[in-house]
Amino acid sequence: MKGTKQKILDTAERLFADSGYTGTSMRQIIANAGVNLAAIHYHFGSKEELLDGVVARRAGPVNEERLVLLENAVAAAKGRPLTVEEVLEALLRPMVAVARQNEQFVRFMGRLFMEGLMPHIAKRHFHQVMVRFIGALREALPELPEQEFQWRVHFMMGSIAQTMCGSPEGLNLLGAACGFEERIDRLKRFLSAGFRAPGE
Amino acid sequence: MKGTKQKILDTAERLFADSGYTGTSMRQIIANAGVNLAAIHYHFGSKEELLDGVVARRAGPVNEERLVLLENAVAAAKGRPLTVEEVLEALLRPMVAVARQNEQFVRFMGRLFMEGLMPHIAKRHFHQVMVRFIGALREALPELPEQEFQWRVHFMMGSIAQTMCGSPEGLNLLGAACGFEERIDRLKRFLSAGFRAPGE
DNA sequence: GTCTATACTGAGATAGAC
DNA sequence: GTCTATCTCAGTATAGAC
Repeated sequence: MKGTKQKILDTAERLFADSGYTGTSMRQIIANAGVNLAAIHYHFGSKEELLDGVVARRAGPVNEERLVLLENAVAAAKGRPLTVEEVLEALLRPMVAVARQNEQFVRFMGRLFMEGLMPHIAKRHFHQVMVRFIGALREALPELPEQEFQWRVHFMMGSIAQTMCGSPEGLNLLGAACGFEERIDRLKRFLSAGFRAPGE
Repeated sequence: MKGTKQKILDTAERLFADSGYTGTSMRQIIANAGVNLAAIHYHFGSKEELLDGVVARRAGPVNEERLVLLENAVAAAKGRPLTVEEVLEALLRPMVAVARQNEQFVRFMGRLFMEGLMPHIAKRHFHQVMVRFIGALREALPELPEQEFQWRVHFMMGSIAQTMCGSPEGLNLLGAACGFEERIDRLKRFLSAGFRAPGE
């Protein structure tokens, strides 16, 4: 039998994925999990820390996979600098596995970013990995002026979030649904070209 | 003397820009505007419709300017199809004027998108203009497969939102602050190259 | 240590007097 | 048109049972 904490995490993940963070109340979570309201505060402290717990459970494996792929690529390159495509591949591909296992969760992560709660959560769980990948991108683009590079990283973040959100919402008017793997391929082509554009 | 409705709109715009939509309570708004809580519901119906009103007041002029610039570019091209850069210029440049007049508001609009409330609001105020611009982009990229094109529009939306949010939040770790005009130039270079990347 | 019951504060919304 | 009073529901905090 699952413990209370597990039940809360699983239920919260499902409801957050369905209705977003702000769209899910703690009372909904406890009702679906069959636990008491205060149990959330006992185990997590607050709604935001519960979110943090949900993200942490998934972010760990994804980030590990990312770093493994990156190091593999570095090893395979035998001293040659990585290409932008190779770095992006290591960064984006692991999301496919998560999406296959729990597609809703990837959308949820995209939404998190969209809901403006990510700055806080993201720092805790993705900061280190992003520093590593931004460094790798920098090495792949040594000639790009620093400011230009940093803004392109910024642009990339926006595109990634938008891609994760996935289903054609917002201003994507035409409904270009496709599998997550294909989406990543498209995103890689788009971002690689953007990063390689002539600098200022 | 300003009417109640005006006072509410002005105050809400300022507070939303400072603290975001969810971060601003209606009670804060009425306290700063010096009006009664129920006045908001009388004039607007709900908090979300108040937001809609705030956006509407600014979106109109921006969208008009966008369309003017686009038609000017079409006229100047004398039958030649527009380039991607020309379309993006007409789409993005008008935001500079708004930013100069009220930079906070541009950030606010980016945040709106980020907070996931945009899908609803955006449809009402930007749908028509976006259809026009997506059509123009399509003509500039006739050889791109349709699915690929649609996803690139999607990616573009994410980058634009991220750019508007502006101040280096989220995963932009290094703090690449620069003026809005410069930002637009960088974004144009990035997006143009992304759109022109080889298709699938 | 874990969990339940319950109370507190502040949010958006609404009905009805004026 | 405006304002008071009130409603429901949110997240949070705490006291105490087991």
